[in-house]
Amino acid sequence: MTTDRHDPTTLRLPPLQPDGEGAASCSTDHPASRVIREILARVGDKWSLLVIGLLHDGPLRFTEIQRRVDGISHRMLTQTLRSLQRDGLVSRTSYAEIPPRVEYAVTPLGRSLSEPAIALAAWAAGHHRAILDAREAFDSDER
Amino acid sequence: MTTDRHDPTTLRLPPLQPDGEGAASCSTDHPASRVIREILARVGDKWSLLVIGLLHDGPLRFTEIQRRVDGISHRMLTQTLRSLQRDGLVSRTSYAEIPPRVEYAVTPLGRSLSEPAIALAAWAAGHHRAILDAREAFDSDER
DNA sequence: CGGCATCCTCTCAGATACTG
DNA sequence: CAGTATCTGAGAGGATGCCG
Repeated sequence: MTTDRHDPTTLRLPPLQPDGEGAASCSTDHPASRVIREILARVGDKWSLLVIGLLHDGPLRFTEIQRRVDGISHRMLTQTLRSLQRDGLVSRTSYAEIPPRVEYAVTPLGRSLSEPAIALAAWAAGHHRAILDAREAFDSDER
Repeated sequence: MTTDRHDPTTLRLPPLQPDGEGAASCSTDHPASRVIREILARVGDKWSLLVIGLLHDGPLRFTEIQRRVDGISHRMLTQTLRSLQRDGLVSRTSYAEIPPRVEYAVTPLGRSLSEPAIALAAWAAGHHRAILDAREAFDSDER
């Protein structure tokens, strides 16, 4: 059963299409679209920004992050940290002690991401009410 | 099997948890986290920002949007436009002609979203290379 | 032309258990 | 304590067809 799939369950860091693909065939109007999509796919997932925001105050250990984010599963935190590390947004430092200790911290690159992210968060905070209102209006209008 | 599902296929505009739920049970450290998550869930999907960016230049018809975004399915465009309209980010105007014509445009609210979105896109464009490099280094380091 | 419904597939993400 | 692997259900999203 499902014998021919390669291995969909392994920690899978998606390839994120190489760069110079068939730019002639598809793509929206401007190439910026693709970059937006890429960054959104990286950062717009459920936890990445939260973890980065959390680490903004200083390095934390794995379990500490898990406790603070509360709601994130062990598995998802592992994946999130891995992909963040891979993209150079956080750094990982493991100490060969017993018990083992691993600390995560934001890199300068990750810190630079905080700024536009915070801008977006600010927009969210500022217009959250407006969105809820619009939604309410829309719903009562449709029914 | 799969006989008792209620109706997962219908156009589904997810409820987006009401507001004041059990804030005591879950939530990360600061409440800002929830708002970030919410806005990311709205805007961080595959197409919303692209559509908004596209409409930034002026109103467009349904089919025209579909042609420009190229890659989006009929179904997804319908859903995306609907939820954007619901959140007050785009407006919909239908003309009772034959054949029917429907135009979509960004609202002021939607336009205000463009700014932080563009900031994020700028970050993406500026650090895209750094991310790719970090990723490459990570991958060759791991193997 | 534009919107809605159905089917189907593939990915995401939680629970769980095992290893170092 | 940190990380990996497996199973599983839920959901996103594409293809298609019908209706206004």
